[in-house]
Amino acid sequence: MRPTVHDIAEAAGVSLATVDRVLNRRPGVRAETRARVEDAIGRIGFVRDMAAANLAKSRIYPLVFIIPNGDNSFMAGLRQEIEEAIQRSPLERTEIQRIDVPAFDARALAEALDSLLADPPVGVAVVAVDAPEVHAAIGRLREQGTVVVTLVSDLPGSARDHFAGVDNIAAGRTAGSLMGRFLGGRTGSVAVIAGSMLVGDHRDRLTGFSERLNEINPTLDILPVLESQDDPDAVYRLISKRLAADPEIAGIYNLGAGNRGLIRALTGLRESHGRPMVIAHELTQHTRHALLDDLIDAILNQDPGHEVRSAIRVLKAKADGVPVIDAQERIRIDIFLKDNLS
Amino acid sequence: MRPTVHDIAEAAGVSLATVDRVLNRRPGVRAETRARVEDAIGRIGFVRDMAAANLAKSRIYPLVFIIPNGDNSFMAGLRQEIEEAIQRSPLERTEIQRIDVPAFDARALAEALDSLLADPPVGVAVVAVDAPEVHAAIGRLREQGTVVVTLVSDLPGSARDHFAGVDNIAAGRTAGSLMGRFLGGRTGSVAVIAGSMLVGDHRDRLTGFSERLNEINPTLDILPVLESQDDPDAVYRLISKRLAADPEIAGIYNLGAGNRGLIRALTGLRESHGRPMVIAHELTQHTRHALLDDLIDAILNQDPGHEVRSAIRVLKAKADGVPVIDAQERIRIDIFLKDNLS
DNA sequence: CTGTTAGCGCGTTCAG
DNA sequence: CTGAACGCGCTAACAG
Repeated sequence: MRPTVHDIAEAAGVSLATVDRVLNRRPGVRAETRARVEDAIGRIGFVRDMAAANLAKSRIYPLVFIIPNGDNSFMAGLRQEIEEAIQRSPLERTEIQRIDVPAFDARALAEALDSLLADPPVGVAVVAVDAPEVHAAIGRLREQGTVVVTLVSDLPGSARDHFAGVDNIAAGRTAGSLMGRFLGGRTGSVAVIAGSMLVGDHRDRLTGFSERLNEINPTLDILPVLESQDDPDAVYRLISKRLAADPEIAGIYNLGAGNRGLIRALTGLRESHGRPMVIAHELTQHTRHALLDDLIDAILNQDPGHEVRSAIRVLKAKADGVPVIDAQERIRIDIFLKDNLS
Repeated sequence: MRPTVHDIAEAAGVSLATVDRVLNRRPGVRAETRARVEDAIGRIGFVRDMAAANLAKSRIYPLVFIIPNGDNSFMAGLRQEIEEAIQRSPLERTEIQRIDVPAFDARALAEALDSLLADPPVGVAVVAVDAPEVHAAIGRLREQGTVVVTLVSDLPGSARDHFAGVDNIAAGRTAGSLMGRFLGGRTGSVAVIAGSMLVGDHRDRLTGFSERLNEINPTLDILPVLESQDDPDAVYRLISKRLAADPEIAGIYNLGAGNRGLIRALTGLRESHGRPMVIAHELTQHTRHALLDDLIDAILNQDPGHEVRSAIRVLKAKADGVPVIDAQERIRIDIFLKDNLS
């Protein structure tokens, strides 16, 4: 049997209450007594049973997820995963609230964060927008003890405790690598379409993509990036126009959302000449079908289920000051071909 | 607050002990009383707090991992992950024993499984070898209540409760897909090397690879498969010989272990002519370096850490009869290029 | 067949 | 500043 609070009490010659005060860093213990207890804890290798502690406290972890309310499939998937976590809440001692805010709106996001200050939850997971007011709002939450995890979109340099998402420069490089290799020695031009160059993720992906594609095949001509605001219809319009202007286009990389528009544009194309090499992000029902139908060649993915579960584990662990298993919380850049659709 | 056993007792007009007997399907309750209690449970939507139950029972889950003692890097990694799980045991209420058996030895494996019958653990995770005696031994364990999970290598049709590993046909197809696309329209021959065609995993990978490569580029000539017994030296010899016989070889697929030998053979080659396209399995320190050094083009991987943690979660859940999160327990076929090395 | 009671490991009053 | 006693949700003797 592993040591319990009783063993500590005995070893240190104090009562259970004193041990508890030391364990929970509460006042009311003489420095000398505290030292004796801490020594005993270290000596007998005590690790507190969090399950028992939570039972005694009837503790539940109030958590909040703040995500953009856009209707693209990826965010819908993320929302779905949060809902499933809410279903599991009773068994995991969590109480999860989901707050939807307008997409790409730093002001609204900062306000949502500040609204939590009145009754601060234990932890907050937030799809960040890179702006000073968001930085500041996160700082305020942290200052009064709330754990903050950025989700999908990071805010480097802010006070957040952890990021549950992928390295988007690496994701871009991976896309560039696949594009370069799939195109072999071919020459021609490659179209790139993003949601908005104002978003850090998208900038990072473009950077990585351009760098890597240039390394592999410098003769390929990367066209100026198109911006869709992640709107499927805009993607459709922009890509169709591009294709009409240059029917010999060798590759298309959609580093943002709105893949439905891309797929629509490609479907029209199929009948006529051969289609370009196509790489996009996020495995959804649409992109899954497009892979199977040979309309898209590769999908880079971040698993939203993993991201949500990881965020919850990390928020709870940081709140309790216990370590996490790093490897388990690393969100991978998944590459899907039609052959390894999980 | 969610309902507790007390609420059930009150609602059904019985005592706590009776509720407990019903919950744990123990005898000593009249059918009529049992029905009343079960009705109450359903009516008030009771879900038992496993943490509290385990606390009361002082329950620990005795688990056993049986793995082959080969010294290839993948198995070493798996072993490492098991050791780390053993470190975490006290916090997870598990007590994990690791048993190493000779690789590819069905007799030894069956004996190891049978040795557990004397004092059966709650759950067993085993890297299976496809043989009738292993089937039978697993059946015996299951019959007296032990949960069995196959790990890495499955045993379809056996009594195992769950498989923690990847679909190796899909893995082979993925390798074929990458090889075909990376080689573009090139012609030539592709060498394939396996550990042993007696192992189900390796047969599956070969099947998938051949099928898919043929679909994509039927002009490529897939050479007869070489067998290395997963021994790096054998891999080195066989591949070197193949390369000497045909210096114009277009691609190499190692679907087994022993990548160190492959890498050595490729290193020698580098100085002379360009090297073939190379795809192999399992991300280890060696293959990681080879990717970074541009000696290998792609690595297909199954995450041993994920497999071990998943096996433990599933064993505990099945032992308690509680559901698992399917998506969380699905082991993905990871594709690694030098760009997305996690 | 059913109920009473103590206790798992820990946290929290409330006295001393 | 310290300790005794009770309770969290559940299980397990032991009575009846």
